[in-house]
Amino acid sequence: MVEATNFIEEIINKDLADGRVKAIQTRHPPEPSGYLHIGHVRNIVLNYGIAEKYGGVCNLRYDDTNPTKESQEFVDAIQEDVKWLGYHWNEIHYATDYFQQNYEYAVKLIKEGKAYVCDLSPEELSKTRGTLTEPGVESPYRNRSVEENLELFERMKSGEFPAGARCLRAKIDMASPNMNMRDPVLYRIQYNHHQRIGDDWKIYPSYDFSHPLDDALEGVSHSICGPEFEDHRPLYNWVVENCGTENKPRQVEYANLYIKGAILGKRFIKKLVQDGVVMGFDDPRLYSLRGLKRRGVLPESLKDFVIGAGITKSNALLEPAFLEHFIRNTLNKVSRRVMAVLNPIELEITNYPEGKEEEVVLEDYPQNEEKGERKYYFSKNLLIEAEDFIKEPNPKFYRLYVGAEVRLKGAYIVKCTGFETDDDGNVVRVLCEYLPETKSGSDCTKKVKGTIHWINPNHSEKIEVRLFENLVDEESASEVEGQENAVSGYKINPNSIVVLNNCYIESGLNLNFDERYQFIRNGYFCLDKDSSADKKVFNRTITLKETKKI
RNA sequence: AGGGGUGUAGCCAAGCGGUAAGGCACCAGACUUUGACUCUGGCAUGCGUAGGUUCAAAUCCUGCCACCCCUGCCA
Repeated sequence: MVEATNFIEEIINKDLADGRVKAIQTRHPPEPSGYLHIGHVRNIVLNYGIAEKYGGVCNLRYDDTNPTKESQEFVDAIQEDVKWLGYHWNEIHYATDYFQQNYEYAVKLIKEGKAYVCDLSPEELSKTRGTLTEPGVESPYRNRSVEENLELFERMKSGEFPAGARCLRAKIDMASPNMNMRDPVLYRIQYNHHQRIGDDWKIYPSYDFSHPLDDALEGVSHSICGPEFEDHRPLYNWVVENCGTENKPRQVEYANLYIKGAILGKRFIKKLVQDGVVMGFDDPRLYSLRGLKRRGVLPESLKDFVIGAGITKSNALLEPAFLEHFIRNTLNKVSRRVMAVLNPIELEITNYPEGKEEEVVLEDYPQNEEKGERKYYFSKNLLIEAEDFIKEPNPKFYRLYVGAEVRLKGAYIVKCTGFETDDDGNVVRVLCEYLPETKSGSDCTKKVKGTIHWINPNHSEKIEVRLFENLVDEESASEVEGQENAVSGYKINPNSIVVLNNCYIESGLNLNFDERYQFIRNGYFCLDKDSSADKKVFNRTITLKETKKI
């Protein structure tokens, strides 16, 4: 017996205990109509994860029954993204694989008088469906003979009627309080070219007909889906029962997970891309999986995030800080520590010999057992971060001001003795004296509150750094400062990308795309795809957690 | 004659008749060659609300309220 960690697993355990099912099988059923985003991760983790946990399999099955919204581009992208997340499907199927079988079951329903061809137009059908509080009225075509239905359905299939002229409906109950049971459409006429099956079929099954059937045919034991399908479960069961499939899958619904301010939903992301508001589906400001990946987020964080949020039936609106926690948590363990200055000012060690260079040792991965180390070079003239110095002394500020002592990471403790400004009063150079007995690694016992990073300009490489803010939707925009431009129905922060191009990183690091870097005190970064041999571009994933920052 | 689902702290979330786990955030402190990480302590007399049953209720019952989903030939 597998220990259940959420209500879905409890249901599964019960089904196993009751002998209702012998083995667990799930399916991941995306419609190839867009790129995957963080909102899809919960469904992916659940379907692949549960199959794995119970020693079953999970198939990837594209719900490709609507060619007007789908394309091969999305089919390919979804597979890449699932792989990136680290999941493996057992087999790949397409809803279109089952079209022949779907059709045969439809004929069976017709023969049993459980489905009929309806000649009502979409508008008429909508009118006769009734409302939330009033029952619908039965179609005048509801009681056609089996022979006539069979003939008409056959003619629909062979393309004799224009799209929308007729449809196949289940004969259930026009007075049902559940709208889905008011003689739902099982098949519609559809002439659009399909990315996979071309123009072979003129009739397309609806989701409500094909999904339960495909689940049953494939051997799915538990069909895990979103909350919007809860009302469809009676219909799902109706199809399974009346088609009489041997396997009787059970649909289980969980609730959605949202992030405060996040723009989710395939069609919204698509619009931002189409309108040119963002660079593409992999824009780092998006919550698309590719955007997150380009931003430097690791898939492990995303899985931890959805598991950490829990699996429930109540919709969750999570704070971005909750996601960020898991991103940091993963990155902290694997990121290589390097020194870099994003907004440099000079630091002169006044009592250090001109021209001298001294080797220091820095750790690459302080969190790892194999820490790794590299050499770097200390000298008289260095670069430090502008924000590591303030003009006015402040006992709560642990870094540099005149009179303060800090450690230069991996090197010496220095004492600040003065500073120089330009004509506008901006600090351009900080003056310090180093304390020769305090070299890192020596048995120096002197302790200081602050440690800052530094760069030796003679051993540095110039880089470009991009700082990203997530895009937020209009509703949340009022809570975010600087929301000015209304584009695509969203208010976009004009500072959603800040490009810094006077940044310096240690040279000789052998940078690569797979590695994550922690720029000490500046957060986590990764190399962007725009990088070239002579121009290294870094994207900031997320900042370090800095409480009580002065 | 509407139906279905959900309400536990600022945000998530355990709990399934025996006296409110945990995580995020936040606050205080320790440690620190990253103000990171790590560690310690704090953080709901209260479980949408009003009644009822019970020795005992977040858990059971009844009424009410709020929010989400459903009137595509989308999924």
